[in-house]
Amino acid sequence: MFSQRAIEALKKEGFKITKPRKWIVEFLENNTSHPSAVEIYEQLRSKDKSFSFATVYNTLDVLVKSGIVRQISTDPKCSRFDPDLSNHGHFYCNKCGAVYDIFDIDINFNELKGKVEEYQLNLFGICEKCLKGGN
Amino acid sequence: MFSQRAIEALKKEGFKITKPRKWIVEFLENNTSHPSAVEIYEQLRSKDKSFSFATVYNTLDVLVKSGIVRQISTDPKCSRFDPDLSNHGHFYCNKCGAVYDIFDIDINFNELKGKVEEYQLNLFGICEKCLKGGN
DNA sequence: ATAATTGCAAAAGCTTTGCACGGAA
DNA sequence: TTCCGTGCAAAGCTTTTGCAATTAT
Repeated sequence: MFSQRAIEALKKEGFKITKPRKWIVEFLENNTSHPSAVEIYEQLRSKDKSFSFATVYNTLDVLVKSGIVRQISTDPKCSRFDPDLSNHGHFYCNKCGAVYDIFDIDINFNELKGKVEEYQLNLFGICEKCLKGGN
Repeated sequence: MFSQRAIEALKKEGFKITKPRKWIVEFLENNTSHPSAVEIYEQLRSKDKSFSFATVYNTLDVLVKSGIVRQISTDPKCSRFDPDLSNHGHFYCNKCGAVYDIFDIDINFNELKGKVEEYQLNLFGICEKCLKGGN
């Protein structure tokens, strides 16, 4: 479902509540695989053929600006999106390309130039599933 | 100059010592701005017009495989490359797009799924220069 | 009503690929 | 000499843009 948090965040920024915005938030909030724009596009296309890439990117931009989802730069091939705003990192599997959440992280950076608005921790390696020959 | 470390790393992997490899290593080792493929291409083009993008990307791939440079995913627009393999993070300025090194970082992650080969810490915000109205 | 948002198509930017020529070992 | 690497051009992907039609408020 479309969370109350998202509705209020959109309204607070003066954005309208539209079908693409509802659908994309809903899809992301029910998904822990950090979908890319292409994956979001394909999923929504399967529900409504009149869905465009421009809308996906416009919508994601609005959702990021509203603080509803976060854009992560873990995948070297494309941007991915995460509705979990809590302090956590991401593990990218160099073999299968999956992105996993990593909690229990503790970071201290002392040398601070400029104003930090956000930080991301990306781990790269081979995931459990691939190590076991699953993929 | 072309460091001894780089020559030995290339030879160890069975790669040949060629002009593009020398030039790109030299450029990166004398540069702390984390150049992108395009910036590397432009710099080398100014020395030799018969330089191609394919060579830049092939070369960077070889250099990463040889452990001479590191590919970083800090810039949302493109990959950047860093000859400093030490444990440090990067700050991306959302206004001017510059990438700065951040040392003195302390990271502890407890929950480890899979085999971690590398990690990257990316900070996003507004850099000192932009805060002061420099850019 | 009216201003924001969508959908389409085209384009822009980064990166990869295939293949003939040239150069390092 | 032999094979790896380069250079070129073309193509592939992700993402952006311009504009007319549509929709939320």
